Amino acid sequence: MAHSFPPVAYSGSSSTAGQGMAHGHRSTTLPHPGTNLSTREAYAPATPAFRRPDHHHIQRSPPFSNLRRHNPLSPTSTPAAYGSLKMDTGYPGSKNQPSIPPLGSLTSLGHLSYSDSSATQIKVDISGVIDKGFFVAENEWTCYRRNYFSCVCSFSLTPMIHNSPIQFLPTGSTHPFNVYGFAMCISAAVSDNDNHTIELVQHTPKRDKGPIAKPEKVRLSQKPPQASHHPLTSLYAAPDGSLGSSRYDQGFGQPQQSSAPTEHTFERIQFKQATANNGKRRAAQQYYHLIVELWADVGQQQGGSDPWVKVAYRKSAKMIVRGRSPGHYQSERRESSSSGPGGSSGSNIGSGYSSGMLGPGEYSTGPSMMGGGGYAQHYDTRSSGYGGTRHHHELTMEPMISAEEVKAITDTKGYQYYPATIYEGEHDPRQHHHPQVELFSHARQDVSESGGAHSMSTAFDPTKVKSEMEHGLPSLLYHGGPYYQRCGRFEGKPTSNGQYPTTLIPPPSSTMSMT
DNA sequence: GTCGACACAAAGTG
DNA sequence: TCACTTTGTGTCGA
Repeated sequence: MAHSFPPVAYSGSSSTAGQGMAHGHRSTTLPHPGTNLSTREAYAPATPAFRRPDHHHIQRSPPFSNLRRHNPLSPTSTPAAYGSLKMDTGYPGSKNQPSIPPLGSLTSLGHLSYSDSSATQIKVDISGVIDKGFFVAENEWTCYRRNYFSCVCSFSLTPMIHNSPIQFLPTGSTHPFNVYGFAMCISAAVSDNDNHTIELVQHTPKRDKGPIAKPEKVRLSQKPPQASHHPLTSLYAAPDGSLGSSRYDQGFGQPQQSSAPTEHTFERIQFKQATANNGKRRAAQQYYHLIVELWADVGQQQGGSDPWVKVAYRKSAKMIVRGRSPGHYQSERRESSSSGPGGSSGSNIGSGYSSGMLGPGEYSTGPSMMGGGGYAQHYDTRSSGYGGTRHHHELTMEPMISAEEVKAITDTKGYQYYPATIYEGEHDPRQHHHPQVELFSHARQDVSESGGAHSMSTAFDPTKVKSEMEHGLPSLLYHGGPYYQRCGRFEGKPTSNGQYPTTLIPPPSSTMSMT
């Protein structure tokens, strides 16, 4: 995974790395607000009925591109994002839809504190945005095993005191560890059975022809709580002058460039396995949780070779991972109106959550849930995904959607895709240009000169990686200004409710951070 | 029913 | 306009 692609390969500027070069930008960019949808797009239906307008071939859903591909079949293409955006932004009356599976509350595995004389306790907050790939089908968060999704991770410590040593005291232990750094990683587990982990795999743009890795821990620096980022400023914020690669937040005027990036995006992630019993109504549907983990580097204090200790994590809402092609589900899709499987819309869905997670229809208002969660997202990572889209920053801790909205969502037949990214923590819109060009997102960090964030993995052969990269990896770029990103999401919604391309979100700068 | 592999098609970029 | 790239997804065989 991440490791697979050693930083080395990307050294230099993260921005350009990888294929990005050659074609790098291409998709990433977002459609401009004014973008025109192709005819097809224009009609691309969010609803099944409209799918496949004309082609013999099914259109695929483009998860990423906002405008471009829609996929009739797959939800991915549908853009519902705007709605959510509005929500977040307080758009009234909108039927906002959550674009992405929210994360549940944070589970701490110990206590962090500054080891100075004050011994100040530290509050940890993990932000995770599951970007693209997911949609709500029958009131359940769903994705296809074969489709990519990405997860933008960051964390913050409150209070944030620079240059002050930190200690971590694991729950149940009396022996605190000195913390030399932090890293984040994502994993997956079966709902209701944390011990049953599900392997995640990360691809390069070359997909089967390139190396496949597992997402690994990526060193990150804390993100300044409540830092306000102006979208535009981000353009100039990149430490390396590359307009954005991994994002380095300069909180409180303290540059962190020298250290690890403050955010990392795990891209092109897929579940290795699909959930069991998909589509069988009578059988017990299995669910997975995506887990965003924060790890502390305690050196050799544990005695072993592994310097990492898990500090905290957040689990996503439970989700279904379909193992077959969209067409298969399309045909068998049932109408799940307001209530999902088993009338899930309410309790059922959420039932699986161990940590208070809610299903698509259930959204908690707690701060930890989605911090910015409902953004307007685009689904397109590339295009909007990254940077652009995430305006979530500092959005709010408000519930992503109201019951009404949920209902609107669930009533839709078939699935709807919420391409937009959900932001969970605060993200800086500024970064629209993330130069991420790594094969695996991890690479980004590596790129940073700071050397701060390096992925720890070592599995892949760097040389291979490099070659792969040279072909371009594009991906995550924050493109275009955040503002535009919102355009384009027409797809996906069953109706136009509240989803208009036009809206631009106000600069996040004024918003608050979730942490 | 699930998964891996192969292949095709769509859409963006240069 | 074309070649290339990336990604969704249909299909087949195990």
